[in-house]
Amino acid sequence: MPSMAPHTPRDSVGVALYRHEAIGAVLQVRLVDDGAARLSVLLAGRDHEPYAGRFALPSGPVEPEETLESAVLRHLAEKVDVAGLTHLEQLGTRSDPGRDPAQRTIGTSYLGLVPTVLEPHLPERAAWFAVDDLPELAFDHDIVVAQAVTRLRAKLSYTNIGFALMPAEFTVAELREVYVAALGHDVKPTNLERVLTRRGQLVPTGEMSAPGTKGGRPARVFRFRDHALVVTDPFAVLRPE
Amino acid sequence: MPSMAPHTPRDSVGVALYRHEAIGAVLQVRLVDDGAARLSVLLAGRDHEPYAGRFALPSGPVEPEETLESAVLRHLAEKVDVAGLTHLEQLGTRSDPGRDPAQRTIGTSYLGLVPTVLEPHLPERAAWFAVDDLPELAFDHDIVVAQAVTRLRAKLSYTNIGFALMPAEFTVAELREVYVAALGHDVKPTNLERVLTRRGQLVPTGEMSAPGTKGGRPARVFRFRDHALVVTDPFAVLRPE
DNA sequence: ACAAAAGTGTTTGCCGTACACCCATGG
DNA sequence: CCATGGGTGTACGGCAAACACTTTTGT
Repeated sequence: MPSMAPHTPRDSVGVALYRHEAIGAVLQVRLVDDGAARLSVLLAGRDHEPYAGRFALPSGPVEPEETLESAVLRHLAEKVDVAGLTHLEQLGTRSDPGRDPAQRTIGTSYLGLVPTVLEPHLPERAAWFAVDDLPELAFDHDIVVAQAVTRLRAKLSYTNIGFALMPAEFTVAELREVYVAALGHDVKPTNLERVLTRRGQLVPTGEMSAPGTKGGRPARVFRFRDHALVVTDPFAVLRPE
Repeated sequence: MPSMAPHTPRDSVGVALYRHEAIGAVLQVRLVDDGAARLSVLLAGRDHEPYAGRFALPSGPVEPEETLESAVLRHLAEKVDVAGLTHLEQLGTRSDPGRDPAQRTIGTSYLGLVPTVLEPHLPERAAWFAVDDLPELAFDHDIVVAQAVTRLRAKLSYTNIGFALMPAEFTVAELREVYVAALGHDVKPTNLERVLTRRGQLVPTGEMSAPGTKGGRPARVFRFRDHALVVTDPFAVLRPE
């Protein structure tokens, strides 16, 4: 058995014990000052050490009777209306002994998504930041945000995860704006509609949206067929037909 | 602050502490009795409670100065030659309070891969089992194995992860046998070579393999261009050309 | 000559992108 | 009737699967 350093808590049979925190990276496509839509992440300002003054992802410890998922929901609920969360999935677990300079803490991160129109009430010290224009973050939270963005972008290509970024009903133009902001590159509305329709994910409601004040043809209103994650394009190559 | 039940260890400021274990699902394509190749997983028989007598994935606690990755390598080293591991990646973290009936333990699982020809020495209680013919496993390890297989199958389609299942040099026929076993369905050798060549992953060494005793044209010998994971087919739809 | 195994060429179909053109509305 | 924005049709290129045919070996 290894030497029992006094700063390493162990249980009655000598097994090492650790703090475990759940970390939430909540993303939303939001209109920024200049009217452009940007993929943004919810951050909270820290008022105590370590990293006092910096921004961090919402996070906190796991309680004895709960799972990691309920822990992350509980800590997110302090910063944002959790009822607005349309998707939540685990990203990964970070265990570098030095990731929290104050105390060894293992951390499991989650990706959360909020639809674009929602404007949840935020407490004083919480705010949204565009993911490509972040301040210096506490801990290893910059890496967690990067993982969240990478995961979202990948899943926009082969799942129906767009449902979690959109309100219940929308036009192709609105959908396109969200995809452009989330993916970070241009998207042709024609192709967007065709790809999602072919995959059976985009279904027309039959309704039409009213044209703007400057005219233009009224747009069809769509919704996503499913509101839970579905892999629509399993990219399984080498499979017999 | 919640009530401090005596069975929940906490640190000096009242934060709950947990056992944390690393779990390794090591997969290899192996020849089974009837000469067929099967995707198999390394299991170890348990000799103590809980789940005494059942098989389980190699696992064990994290030590204070190490990461989860070094912990899983350390515990795997007791069952298999870790130098043979050609790939290791994190799968996920399981936190159900009841997943270990003896003691609350959070567990992070890893997928490890070993090339098909290697025959690592195993200790007494360890053995390989075909993944589609498993005994009842301890804890939630059946779910972990399923995650490992799903992850491997997905990555065979869009990454070069085949390198981790193969020896340094091989023929297309040998490569095909491994893909058939790992994917669980037939693969045409023509298409396999074409897909991997188009992606730049399969390169001929210039050597030829000797034909078998029953004749046949000698086969070209190939190797994988890279021996670290590369995403070869980012399946990024909706991207401008 | 024949069997066995490997490699090549060709066909078919689908998917995703781009682009030009047509449609519906407000002013 | 023109500007504005939405929708449709079509063409092109690429990729993957299937399959028939050819090549090279051992017996």
